[in-house]
Amino acid sequence: MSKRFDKIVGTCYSIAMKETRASQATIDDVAQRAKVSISTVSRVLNNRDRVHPETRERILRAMRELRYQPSAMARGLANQRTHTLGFVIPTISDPFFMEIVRGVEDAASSAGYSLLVASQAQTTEHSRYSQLLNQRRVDGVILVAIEVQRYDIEGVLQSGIPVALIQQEIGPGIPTFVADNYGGACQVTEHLLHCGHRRIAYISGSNHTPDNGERLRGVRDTLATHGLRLPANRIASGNYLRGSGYEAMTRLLEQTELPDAVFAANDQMAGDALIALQERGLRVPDDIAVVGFDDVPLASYVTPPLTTVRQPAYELGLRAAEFVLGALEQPMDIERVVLPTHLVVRKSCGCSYKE
Amino acid sequence: MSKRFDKIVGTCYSIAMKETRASQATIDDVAQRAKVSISTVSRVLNNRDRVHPETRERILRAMRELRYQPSAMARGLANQRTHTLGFVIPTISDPFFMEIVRGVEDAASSAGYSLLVASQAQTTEHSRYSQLLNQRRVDGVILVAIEVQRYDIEGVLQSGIPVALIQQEIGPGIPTFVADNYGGACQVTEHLLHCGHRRIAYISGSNHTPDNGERLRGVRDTLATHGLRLPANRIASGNYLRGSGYEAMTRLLEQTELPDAVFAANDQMAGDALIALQERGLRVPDDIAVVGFDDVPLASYVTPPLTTVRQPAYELGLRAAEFVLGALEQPMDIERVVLPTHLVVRKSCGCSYKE
DNA sequence: TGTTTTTGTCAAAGCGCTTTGACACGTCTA
DNA sequence: TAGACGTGTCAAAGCGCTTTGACAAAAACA
Repeated sequence: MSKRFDKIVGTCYSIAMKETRASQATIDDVAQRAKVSISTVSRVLNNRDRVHPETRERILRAMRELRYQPSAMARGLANQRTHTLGFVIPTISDPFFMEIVRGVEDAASSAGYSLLVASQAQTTEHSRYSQLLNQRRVDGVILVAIEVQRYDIEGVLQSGIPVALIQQEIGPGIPTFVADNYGGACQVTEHLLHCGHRRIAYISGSNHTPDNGERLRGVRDTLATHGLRLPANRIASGNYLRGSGYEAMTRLLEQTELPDAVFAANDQMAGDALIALQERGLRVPDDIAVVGFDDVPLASYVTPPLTTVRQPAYELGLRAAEFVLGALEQPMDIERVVLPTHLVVRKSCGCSYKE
Repeated sequence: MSKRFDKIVGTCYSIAMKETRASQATIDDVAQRAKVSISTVSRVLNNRDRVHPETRERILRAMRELRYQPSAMARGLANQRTHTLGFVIPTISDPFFMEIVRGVEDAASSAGYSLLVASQAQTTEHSRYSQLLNQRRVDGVILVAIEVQRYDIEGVLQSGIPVALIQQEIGPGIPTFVADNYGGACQVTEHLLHCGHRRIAYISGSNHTPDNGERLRGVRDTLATHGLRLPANRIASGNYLRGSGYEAMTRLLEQTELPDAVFAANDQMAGDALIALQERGLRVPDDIAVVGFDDVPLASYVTPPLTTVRQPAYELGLRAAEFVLGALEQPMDIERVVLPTHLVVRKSCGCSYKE
């Protein structure tokens, strides 16, 4: 009919079409061919109840012959399950997020779920994720580093739709999966101090994100335990994105007293910093050491290779997705999972260790 | 009932719930509240036909008050449209593919479509994409660098479901969106020759991919026009993935006669090659020049920054998605779009140009 | 042998929406 | 003023599936 049919009119395929479209077989076709009612077909489809072995065999054969595949929508409508998970990220082109997606996808697809990916950038008025939920396009949703209203999420939670937050915290009562940002920052700062650096500067990520806050706190606390401070003029703000580390580094270099080490809140910005330093003829790590956070592929390709903190991105995604999938089956206690990060020592810190 | 209700039993939220769950309003609720029939509600929902302005206002108000959002599945079932596009890639963690996703997402979401992402890795028996199609989860599908059977695709095409291939060709009659791999390879090879290099080696991508074939052909042809050859021992095979360039470069360095320039089929492998060279104390570009392909972010962060060929990845995704979306509305002629690539000269080629 | 239980099947209702044909109005034409 | 339209609305059928209550037929019991 309509659209589809229009396409065919006027071409010589009209006849061939009818056969080709066999793939559109419905449960009724199967039932008819197997000479049973559709309820019986449905029963074998779902392995429910008892069906006479012979009947089952007949039905399965009919399905095969018709290449029958049940319509996901019809099924979804009937049992209110889409078998799809929503995945929302601020921007899709960040290698760190990509690792998370991989984890989520693995978990989802091995449970027979599909992934609906939305990058928040495209948001109009309503937030994208609540749209996905309200239109019942997804059974559950995973939000990565997305700023959400506590109120919204609580509403969603109470409606019984599972949600998980990754790399974003808005307090207790909400399932959260984060890396140990604080611990990682402490480790790497400690390491810098151990290498003999004293004037440590920090290139921050987006100011309002909790992970940036945690990392900053880690630096501060660690310096404090060594009787050192992180003065305001040794903090330059970036936004995690490409290029922002360059500007931040430039600003730090305008200070009268240069830092002897720079901790960038992610590898991307550390890479930028490296470029800024190189342009000014400063050697890393001899003149100034640089360390990052995340351990994305880039980190090991720059010169010198970056000492950084590895985040278990893949596992973060996997765990969050598994939680959501589990919560779909049965009520689960709210979780707050903090996965450990760990220091990856390469060349940019200027220490002599081989790990 | 069932699952959802179970979750609530035993908590003190039971009562609050009833109200909170208001978000589950259906079209009937709206109709009742606005004191009209559901068909009228449907009519304003779809801006169809004429509805008395007053009635429309009343209905819109009811929708707002109930926070009504139509169920995507019910809608889909009724008009056989999911408003979802399938996007299939071999692996999700490749920065080049990410750019393509961005393009696809932009096109899809600005047309009100969602994106179902599947990485082929998770495939079981049936190919993932045909599953998406057969279960009618998606209205159309975009396949990136996926090996597909010509027969399959033709079947799909005839059924009227739009498909587009990106960076993969299986002959005419199938909508295809590719970058000018051949042209790019010619350009960069020409450039290397221009820089004075003569013994050019090639680190190949996955052998069976058409893009690798095109690039190789570009190198060969260009060398030929200059009376040069690409002997078999100057081709080292990689697979585009991380690390494979390192091994390939290592093999090239085992030759008695070293190349004076290496063209890696993508930036990732070029980056690997850089590391291999550096480890052996060879200077780039002085001892050996290195160039890549793609122009992913990595390219500008390595030392020296890579001369490479930029692929219009974002646009590839955008165009392919727009084609599919267009074909959804009205029959479209099969397209084969080749987008131009262009040379990005940086430091690794050893020329003195500033672009 | 008659009665209960189990097994296999079916018809029908429902999931939340779209679409269509019918119909009751009011308005215009002859 | 009767008939022809145009407008706004509704009831009902249908999209492809799941689920349930009913019901024969076969198997088990007494």
